[in-house]
Amino acid sequence: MDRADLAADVVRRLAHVTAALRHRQDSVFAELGLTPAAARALHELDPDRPSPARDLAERLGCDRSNVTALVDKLEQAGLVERRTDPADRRQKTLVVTGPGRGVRAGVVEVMSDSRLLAALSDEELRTLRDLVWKVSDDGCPEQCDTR
Amino acid sequence: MDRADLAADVVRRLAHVTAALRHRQDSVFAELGLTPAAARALHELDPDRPSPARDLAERLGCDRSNVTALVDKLEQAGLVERRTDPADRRQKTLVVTGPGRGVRAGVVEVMSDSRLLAALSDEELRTLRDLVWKVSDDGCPEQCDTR
DNA sequence: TATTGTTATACTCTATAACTATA
DNA sequence: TATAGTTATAGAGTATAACAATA
Repeated sequence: MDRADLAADVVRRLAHVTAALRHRQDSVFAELGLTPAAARALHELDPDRPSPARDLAERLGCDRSNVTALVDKLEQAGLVERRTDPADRRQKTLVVTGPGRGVRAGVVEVMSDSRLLAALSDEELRTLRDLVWKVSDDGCPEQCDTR
Repeated sequence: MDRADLAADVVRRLAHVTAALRHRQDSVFAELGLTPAAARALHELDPDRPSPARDLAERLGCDRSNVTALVDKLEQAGLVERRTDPADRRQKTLVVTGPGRGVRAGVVEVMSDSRLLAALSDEELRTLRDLVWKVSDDGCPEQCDTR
């Protein structure tokens, strides 16, 4: 098998593995009562450092206008609160509530969960980590996000 | 770094790399005048073995009703033709046209393209292939598709 | 009755543009 | 005048349910 075929194989398999990861994540999000996008928004909110909606849009790599709807859902579910910033009344600070912290913990867990990698030994896992890092350092410029 | 953190790191990076891959693919699809879903549909059509729409839905892992709209687009672009199967007049066979073959070749190329992997030596690439295979063999049951 | 493809409809995600209330 | 958040709107992708033609 020559290099091009080998690389094509890797690309296909990577897509396959990531689709499976995504699939599991989305079904857990659904169990938590969240759509995938809402779950990812909650994931980006640091419960210990409330931040304005503007920042969230930036971290999600999407337009501000979408954040409105996402936060609407999270707020209706009681997971997040909007508070007008007294220092600049244009801004609304997004605060993760008590229940929000709990749900967010579930989101964080599944997003870094790795049952999929169970087949690998510790050493294989380290090797994979190094290779994937090498690829993403080199081939992933600024514009990439993790959506 | 313990195993859980290591695995979480791998998961994050994998998502990152695949997002970058997807990003590049989608922009090439756009240059070819195709939406991502239409491009993936064309990718699934074997020019040498025309098949009914039913099969395409199955390969894409989506509902038949979506295939209608996807094939509408491909047909309007002159890349695919619908032909009623004389043997079973309920079925419509999807035939990739001459121009369709050319565009499909571009889709196939970018979907197995691997400039992203350029940073790896031949040996590293083989190692990565083996590890990714191991993961996908073990951790990806039937329900996964490559979307 | 069962199946193929289609239509109608709805929901999610995302983007652009225009609006408001602040600054 | 510029910025933060919102609203209105649109397009892509996907799903369910009902329908016509055919088997």
